[in-house]
Amino acid sequence: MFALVDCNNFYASCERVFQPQLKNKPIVVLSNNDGCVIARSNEAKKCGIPMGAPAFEHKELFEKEKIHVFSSNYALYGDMSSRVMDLLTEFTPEIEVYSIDEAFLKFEGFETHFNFEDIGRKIRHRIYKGTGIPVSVGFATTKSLAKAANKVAKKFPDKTSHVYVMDTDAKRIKALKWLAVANVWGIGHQHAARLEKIGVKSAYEFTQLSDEWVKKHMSVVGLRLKKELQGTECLEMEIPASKKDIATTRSFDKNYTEFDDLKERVSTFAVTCAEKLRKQKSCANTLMVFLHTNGYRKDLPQYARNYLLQLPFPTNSAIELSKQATLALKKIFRKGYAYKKAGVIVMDFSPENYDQINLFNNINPKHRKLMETLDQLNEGMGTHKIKLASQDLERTWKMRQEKLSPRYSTRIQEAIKVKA
DNA sequence: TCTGGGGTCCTAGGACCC
DNA sequence: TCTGGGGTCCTAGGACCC
Repeated sequence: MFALVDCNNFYASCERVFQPQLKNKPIVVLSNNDGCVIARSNEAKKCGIPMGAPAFEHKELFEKEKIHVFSSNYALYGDMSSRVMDLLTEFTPEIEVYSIDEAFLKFEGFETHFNFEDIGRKIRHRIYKGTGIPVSVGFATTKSLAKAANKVAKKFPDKTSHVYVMDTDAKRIKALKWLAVANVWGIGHQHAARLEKIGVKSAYEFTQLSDEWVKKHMSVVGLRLKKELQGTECLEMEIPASKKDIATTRSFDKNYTEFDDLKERVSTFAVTCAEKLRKQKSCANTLMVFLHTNGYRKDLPQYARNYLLQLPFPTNSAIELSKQATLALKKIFRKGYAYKKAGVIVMDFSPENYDQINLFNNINPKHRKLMETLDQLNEGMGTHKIKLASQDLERTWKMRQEKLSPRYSTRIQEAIKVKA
């Protein structure tokens, strides 16, 4: 049996934990730069705020409905997430953290001895008591079905109390007939549109298509999904692997036109990539820089380029990556455009302590010590106290975060105060 | 005025090999 | 007019996820 445990409206719930007076009040959480709505409490959903809605278009609705608006606070959500995941390991050693707010659990050999309804209720209770976050739990015999079961648990709280066990074929079929094909895990916009065109509306109807059709139009990924929905296990629990790509990209709060401004941004992104690389003890062999103008501004000239370069040797040095990223930026920067977004992506990793034989170039051994020291200092002092000269010109760049909540759970100065 | 960020997997087609 | 067969590796692009 697989369980999918999913935190309800996770970011909104995290904010509510520390402001319990917001219980039953509508809450939304915005993306970086306070751009779009990326999380909504149930009450906010009822007010008709769509997922991904640009904040500026809904300002009036926010006011009218007295919606509590938050900038995203990833320090808080990340910490709350690891608390939730820690508690989940009490129920089974087999856990796959699938995203910041979801995990698969596997229960093997328990089938005849355990009452999964009961386990589900215990999980909910434990997580709520331990973190204040409400979760929904779906049980089924494959991961894809567990995802579907979770949707049932979430959609019918009155009937399920947020726990649904899909343990018979009758329940499976009933759930799949209810589940719209567009809401199936693994079916996105494109496939949903194609399926609806041929008259397939429910997940159940999808499972009735021929293997050949599914394979032809949706590749083996679609075929695996079909089997999974029929109850044949095709997707295993995954062990966390090191990342294969690492990206640091941002939209800017305003348009940038000058090379030096872009250079400062790109250099900083490279430094962050280097830090992420060191955290997983990898070195990158390839680096890409991209930049583009604001695609929504049809009135302005548009420009978008990326530049991919092979690094002279595998590295996770902030100095080297910053230097190479600046070189790449020089190749694609054109004057006369208003840039809105840029990013650095590093790829093609090798292990940190694997010294490739390279006759002419290799990492400057001084960088290694320097990076270690940098990591230690930044860890002790809070992020990014120590920077490269190329990062700070005259100005410090800021994200727009007008509604940021405190980092209650990770900064002692920002912890919640309880009156005696 | 304002519209997020960071990942994974699969396939088709081209280049190249013997 | 006709011009083999069977591989591998790489890349770009498309699809998906949260």
